[in-house]
Amino acid sequence: MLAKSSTELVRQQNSALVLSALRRYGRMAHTEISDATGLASATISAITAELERARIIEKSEQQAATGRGRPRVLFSQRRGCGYLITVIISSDSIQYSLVDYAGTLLDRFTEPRGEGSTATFIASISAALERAVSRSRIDPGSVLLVSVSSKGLAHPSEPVLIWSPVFGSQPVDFTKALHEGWSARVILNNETLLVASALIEREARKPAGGEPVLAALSLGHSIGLGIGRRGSAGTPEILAPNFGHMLHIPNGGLCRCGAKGCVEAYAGFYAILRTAFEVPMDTIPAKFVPLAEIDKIATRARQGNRMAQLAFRQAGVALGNGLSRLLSLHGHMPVFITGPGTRHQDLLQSGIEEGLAQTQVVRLGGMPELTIVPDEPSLVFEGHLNLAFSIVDQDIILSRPHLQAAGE
Amino acid sequence: MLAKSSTELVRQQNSALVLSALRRYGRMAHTEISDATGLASATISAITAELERARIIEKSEQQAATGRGRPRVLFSQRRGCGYLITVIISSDSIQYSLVDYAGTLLDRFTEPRGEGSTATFIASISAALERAVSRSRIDPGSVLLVSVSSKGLAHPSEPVLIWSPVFGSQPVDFTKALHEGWSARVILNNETLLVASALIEREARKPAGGEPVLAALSLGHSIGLGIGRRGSAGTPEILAPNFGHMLHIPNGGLCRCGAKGCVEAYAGFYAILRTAFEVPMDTIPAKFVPLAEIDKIATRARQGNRMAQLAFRQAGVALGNGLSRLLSLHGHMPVFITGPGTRHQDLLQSGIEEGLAQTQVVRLGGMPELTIVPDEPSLVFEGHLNLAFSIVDQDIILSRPHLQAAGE
DNA sequence: AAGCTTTTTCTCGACAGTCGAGAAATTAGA
DNA sequence: TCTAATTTCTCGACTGTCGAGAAAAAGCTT
Repeated sequence: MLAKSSTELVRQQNSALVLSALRRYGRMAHTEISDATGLASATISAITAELERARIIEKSEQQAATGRGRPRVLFSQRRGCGYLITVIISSDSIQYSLVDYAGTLLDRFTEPRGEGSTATFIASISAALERAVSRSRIDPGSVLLVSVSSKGLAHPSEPVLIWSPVFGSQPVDFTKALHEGWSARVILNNETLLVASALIEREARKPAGGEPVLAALSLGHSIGLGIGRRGSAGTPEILAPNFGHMLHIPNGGLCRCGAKGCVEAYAGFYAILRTAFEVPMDTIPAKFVPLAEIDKIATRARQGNRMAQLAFRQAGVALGNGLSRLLSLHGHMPVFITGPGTRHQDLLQSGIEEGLAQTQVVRLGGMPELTIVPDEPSLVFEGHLNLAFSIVDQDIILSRPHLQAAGE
Repeated sequence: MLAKSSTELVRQQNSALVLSALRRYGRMAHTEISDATGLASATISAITAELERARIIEKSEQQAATGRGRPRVLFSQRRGCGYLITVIISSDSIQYSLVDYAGTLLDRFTEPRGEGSTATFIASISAALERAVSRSRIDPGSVLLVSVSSKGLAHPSEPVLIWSPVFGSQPVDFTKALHEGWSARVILNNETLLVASALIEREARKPAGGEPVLAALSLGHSIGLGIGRRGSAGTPEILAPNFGHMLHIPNGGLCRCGAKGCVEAYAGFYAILRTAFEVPMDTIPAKFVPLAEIDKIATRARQGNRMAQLAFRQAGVALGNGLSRLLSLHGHMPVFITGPGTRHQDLLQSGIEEGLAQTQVVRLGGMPELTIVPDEPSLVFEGHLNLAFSIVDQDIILSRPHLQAAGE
């Protein structure tokens, strides 16, 4: 059934629009907001007045002197309105970042990721979150959202890790990472989903409009994939399919997940290692392969070593076949490749292209555009901010059913 | 960027909501519409009055005597408001149906599908459309939409067939099927997409809410797949990925599409025939296999013939592997199997399950629910009506920017 | 047959929101 | 000091939804 609409919803939608414009362009004047959103000047007055009363945005101090005329008043998010903590979990460490409502980074620290059960893992995160707020003397109650990312499979709605490289199918529930006094919501997303989110936003900022749909492929110890799409309603739609553990070859090489023949079991770092050293394909793969090890194999491959070359070629074909299946099931789209594996793109490229070439979608639609974007960490952080702030802004607007005209 | 909203859009949205309720439940009273939509009674008065003035809906003659109280006035679509023609293209024939705005079937006829170029094909459709309106003495200008379905790959926005079993990658443009005097829009959708649309609507009508996401798999000479999803906004989102020509086995059996190793090259009727008769896998497959031929092979398989059994098993595994990839890339969802191939589900079942079982998604989420829905033609027609009327209703509302209070 | 009850439809005024036009504010330059 | 330019603010018109209650129209009761 469709949803009903009302005049109040109109205001909500348009308030969200104003906040999102402020996110995208940062610090805007009345008229700029009007131009960017398409709303009438009078409407901007009403909305900004309301948001200002609610102490969500504020008139910024420094106003650019823009020649003659009445000086423009710039609006921006009120920093103290709330805070956001991003938690980026990687295989060997965890990075914490504290960000204020205006999007500026206040604090950042990285901790090694300890061994142990999921309970001790959650406890260490919990402690780090406490540390983050106390170091910056912030009231835990003013943390609006904790945004967590990890490799692996996240529950579609709850912040629960359903499968991860480290804990396997043992679920990890991040709601438990918050002590009392924390009213924040917790969200969990796959790391490559955030990359896709960042890329789709970058594309959206391009003047020409940019690609409205794309895939992000992350190459590393594990293989991640995110799909981003700019929906008709304007809200980007982002998902992280289980690409790395999609079936590549029936009854193929043993994968870390326990299944056989996953893409990752051919294209992940451990798979490259396994093939290069001619270890049997049913061997339980290494928990963690140092990047230097892969670099060594790559060097050998570039020097002409056959098994090393085969290892990368096999990885490339697995990725190419997988991408061809992606295009078959999600339609044609450009692919952005990121992650540490991109350093060896020269060794993977031909395999990827070969793996893609055979299928009907590629024969009809042509080879998809492949773009290398090496700096994955910035993409991940950018994705965190995009997604987190869109949720925070939405929450703030919804939680304030009537920002009444409460006089001074 | 998000979209801006306005009070006028609110009315549009709510008018659409009223029309869609009328579609779903047919012939409703004022209070019923109010209950179904959640809109206030006064709003229903305003909207129905407007739609009635615009001659889109009308108060129906027969009003059910419902005991005491003021008798209810039932609203329904005004039949003469416009017409819809559905064109269902199958491998050997084309079925035309003429439907009025209230959804009642006025005329239906089927024509054999001739040989020849795309031009003569379009010409024959064009002639049949003329015949449909003239037979029922309808002004071609009052045909609002021609909804065409076919197997194969449709262009995402234009009514152009990009690839089809019969014409291959020779594009077929259905806009050319309309003579002058026709102002109708033409839409083209993959046949199994319509099946998915019908199923998602059936699920939506279930009181408990039903599955919000599902896949429809059509087994026949070719393999079709549609995915239906009830989006958060209420509008169902339906897509038809290129499942049949997704890569199953690299460098595998030759497919009708010219590529090698497609799912269809293992699970389509011609593939079953090819394997059962031990024809080499690189043989150009038969253009058309009579259903009776497949039934014969099935009988032999049930009698114990090894090659016949293998043929069905191989088809099952191809489908199972393909579905496992579908679940990997689109998330877990129930699968509804339809089409003529469902008669031999007993021979396919174990292969499908085997093909599904290996992957991580299935190991984590369990075997997806497989439901057999034999009657494909009704599903296709139902899907046509759902999709076509939602477009027609939308068009009608948008084309009437101000249904002004024009007095009598 | 008149009056009562019940149920539905219709109408009115209050309220929320957007928009265009023009007034008010404020600065740079003549 | 005055004027032009530019931005912000304010007002009234318009569109929309909603709740309450009036009006309508039937069956039931006496």
